[in-house]
Amino acid sequence: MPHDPKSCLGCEAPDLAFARHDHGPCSAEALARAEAVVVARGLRLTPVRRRTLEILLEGHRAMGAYDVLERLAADGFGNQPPVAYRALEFLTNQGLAHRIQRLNAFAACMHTGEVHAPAFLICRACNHVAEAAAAPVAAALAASAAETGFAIERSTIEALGLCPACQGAA
Amino acid sequence: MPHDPKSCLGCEAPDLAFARHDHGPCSAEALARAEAVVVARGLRLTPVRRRTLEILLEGHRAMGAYDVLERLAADGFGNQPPVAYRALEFLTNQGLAHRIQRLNAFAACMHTGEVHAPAFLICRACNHVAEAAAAPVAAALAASAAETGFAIERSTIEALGLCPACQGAA
DNA sequence: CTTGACATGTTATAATATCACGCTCATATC
DNA sequence: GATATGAGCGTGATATTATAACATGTCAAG
Repeated sequence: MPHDPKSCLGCEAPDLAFARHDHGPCSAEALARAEAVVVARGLRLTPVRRRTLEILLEGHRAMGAYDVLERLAADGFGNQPPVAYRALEFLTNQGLAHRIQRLNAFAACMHTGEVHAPAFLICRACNHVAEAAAAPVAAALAASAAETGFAIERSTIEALGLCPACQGAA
Repeated sequence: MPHDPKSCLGCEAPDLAFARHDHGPCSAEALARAEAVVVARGLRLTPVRRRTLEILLEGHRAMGAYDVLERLAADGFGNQPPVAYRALEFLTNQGLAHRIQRLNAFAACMHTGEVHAPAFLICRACNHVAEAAAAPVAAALAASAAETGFAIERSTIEALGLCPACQGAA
């Protein structure tokens, strides 16, 4: 697929998050890692699951379940919602994709294999999403929770604002 | 209304977040503050809006829009979704209530008037929600975002885990 | 070659959210 | 007082997101 720099999740480096770059390698690497991770866990990256991940990687942005479903259906897979939701659930459970609550959407994980607490930066102007490093954020949250005796298992950290490009435009 | 300690959002002090306490005063104060805030902005806390806030305060927990709607309808207000959604949107815009993305639900704000970046601690066992102080968390997030040049306007910080009571039960 | 576990497909429906229109009522203006 | 104005509300219709329930297919272990 053609690379749309505006829709790029920011493959690895934080400073590339919203910057123009060639993200072809990101997709290829992510797929290879996904395969490895899944197999290592004794699970299967079936055709639907693999294709779903590819679709998320190609778009390189957050996609709704029904958008994914449309693509899957076009590729000859089932065209009913559970097909997409099941594949997406599998991927998110395995940490190969993330759910963006604010958008009711899903995005391929750009740091598969590494332990990470993802934080998402969502541009309200161009609607694109970057996955930022959030270890310090998660730590601060854990500390805050500890004051109440609350034990965190998973955290959702999402920010809405303007990406560099859209700040310039405004 | 009777005070259900298990469903308490934790009115003010962090250490009361999941602890048994009398939250009657919380509701009364929150309503009074809401009135003041809204009037100060030249806006109106109309009957539906006021009642919506009361409902959120009474439940003292996250409620779905349709739960709120049911209550409103029972009180003689309209019984179509926009009635609830509009009131909830107003309240969230004014910072009088928050939306919990993970639950597709709404909760009255416990810190009306104070500037605050809310973080929500959601117990996956008893489903109750506490609003924790998140200033350090928001700061860490802002720092992380700054690396990419992203300008944060609003952030969503939510954690799923076990509250103290449910940790004991398990 | 049968069993059992998992994955997929399909039908149906639930849950959440928004659009569009018209009415009312308070206020501002003449 | 008459009348324009606009915010707020009620309603019907519909869009969007998500899950339940069950049938069918696949494949490896025994």
